[in-house]
Amino acid sequence: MNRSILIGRLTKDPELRYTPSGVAVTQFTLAVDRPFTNGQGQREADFINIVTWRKLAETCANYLRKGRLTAVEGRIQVRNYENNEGRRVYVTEIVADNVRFLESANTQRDDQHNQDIGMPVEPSRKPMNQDPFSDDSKPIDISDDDLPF
Amino acid sequence: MNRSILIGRLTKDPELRYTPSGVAVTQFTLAVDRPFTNGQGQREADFINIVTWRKLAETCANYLRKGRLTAVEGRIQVRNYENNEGRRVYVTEIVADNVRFLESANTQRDDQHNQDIGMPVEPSRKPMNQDPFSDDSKPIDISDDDLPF
Amino acid sequence: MNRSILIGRLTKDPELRYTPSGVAVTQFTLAVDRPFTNGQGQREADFINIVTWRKLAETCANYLRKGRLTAVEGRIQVRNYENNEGRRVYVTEIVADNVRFLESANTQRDDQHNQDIGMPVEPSRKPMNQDPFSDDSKPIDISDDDLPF
Amino acid sequence: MNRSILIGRLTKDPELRYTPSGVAVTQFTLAVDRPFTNGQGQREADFINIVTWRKLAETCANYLRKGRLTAVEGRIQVRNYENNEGRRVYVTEIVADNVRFLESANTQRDDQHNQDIGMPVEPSRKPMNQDPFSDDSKPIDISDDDLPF
DNA sequence: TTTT
DNA sequence: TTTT
Repeated sequence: MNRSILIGRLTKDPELRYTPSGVAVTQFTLAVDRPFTNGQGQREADFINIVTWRKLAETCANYLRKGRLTAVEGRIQVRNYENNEGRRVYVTEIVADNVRFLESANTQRDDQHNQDIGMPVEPSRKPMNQDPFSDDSKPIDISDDDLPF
Repeated sequence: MNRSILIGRLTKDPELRYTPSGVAVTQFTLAVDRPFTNGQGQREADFINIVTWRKLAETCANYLRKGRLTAVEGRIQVRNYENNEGRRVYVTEIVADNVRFLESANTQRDDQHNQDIGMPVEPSRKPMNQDPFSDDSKPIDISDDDLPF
Repeated sequence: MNRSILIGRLTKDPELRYTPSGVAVTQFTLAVDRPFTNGQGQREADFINIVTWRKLAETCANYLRKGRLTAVEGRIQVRNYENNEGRRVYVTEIVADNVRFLESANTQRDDQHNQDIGMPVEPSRKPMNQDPFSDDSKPIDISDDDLPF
Repeated sequence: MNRSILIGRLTKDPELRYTPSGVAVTQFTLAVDRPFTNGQGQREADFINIVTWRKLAETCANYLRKGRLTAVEGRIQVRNYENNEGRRVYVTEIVADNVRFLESANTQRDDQHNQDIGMPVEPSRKPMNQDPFSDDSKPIDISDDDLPF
């Protein structure tokens, strides 16, 4: 048994990529408010990485945007890999199998803003790194072994 | 909303420590079987870090042991800190507020074995590192700021 | 372990009542969409009863209204009582300890409409029946034995 | 979103039936301990109905027995039907899609006992009533409309 | 109608 | 007795 349910807001637009064999993967991070305030009376958040696969990946890439309130359901996964300095890095993420969009496009300032400044509202597409959440932009495609099913 | 429920087995005996102000903290890792087998037909596991505080921490330290099947309920937390090389390290863990022992002591081979070889069944107690899950054994006590409530 | 998480819409305004000893109780029903369509291609819903107590009860009564999208977390409870015909009736409900309002007042047509036609947006208050979800309006106050903690 | 996770013990052996079109359905009830004691210092339980379908139904019927500690994951469903007196009856149940057996056969007194007295450990099979949890033994097979997917 |  |  391994089940997590989160409600939070996307910290960026989602990123859609494809494995070498053509399977869609979308990743994003949710900012999930903590249920209490810290010593300085401020509410902090946990930044939790989400991965979705296949059809759900494409739906997420099409409908989710930075700032949107979103509910996510899935299992916790802990991957590890060796980074470019030979160190083992651990990545924890939620492999989601159910995502609910709690804010539709027309209630969103962000998309409004994107339209205003003429930016495309398409999801960004770039090659996938070994660590899908890192930004060290060494474009190594993940293998299909990362597929959860 | 931030809720996770896991069932798995402890990878080691739990570790009970105390913050400078005397609050009990217990940490352990659960091996949670994945719901599918990998390319080689083997079932892998996710190793998920658990933290408990106060009275629950003491109960866990008293009753849980390596290998025990255990159910855990809590919230996902992502902490980060700078390690001794000046790098930012991210730690994901479950802050549990509900733990259910699914195997009592007398159904456990491990404790049996421990008694057989005269090992104490006491929880280990050692000073807490900055990263409670690292093993780099630089004994820096965590601050009370890490308290979840 | 007994944990449920639901996202749905209130079928009516919530109802706030008080036990004889003065503890606040709020009840409402969530319409939760099923994840599939039925034989006629329509999406049905499950109508799930929710109870909250004390401070959370008052917050729910103050902020929730009919139609609002709401996330609820709690435990399933099955009560039973004898009805006025001497039959045992079973009531299943979620005793919530965490409620998240996913739509604030100013995104809601209903409250807008209520203000427009001069309706008060106060929660309704009426005496509590033996079965809090029945409408047979025999005003028997529940006992404090129903308190979940 | 509609997710529930429960840990409890079967109140009886599970019952395996088949819809007219031959789909397997297994039902059982879990006694789930409440997290607190009542006024008389006793711990009560909620008795929660579980339904499983298809392959999972057959696995449950094969491996679960009265008294076994079991974890169940699924969605809450509220069905209603008219009983033989023309009254509308509401049934709440968990439609499980994941079941974990927390006690295997050889740790169980019951099966031991069953073997000792020569009882078969086969699941009981009887025709399914309109209300699968009632015992009013009017053998009306449920329709395939009750299939969750 | 309930389990340990 | 049900919501969008």
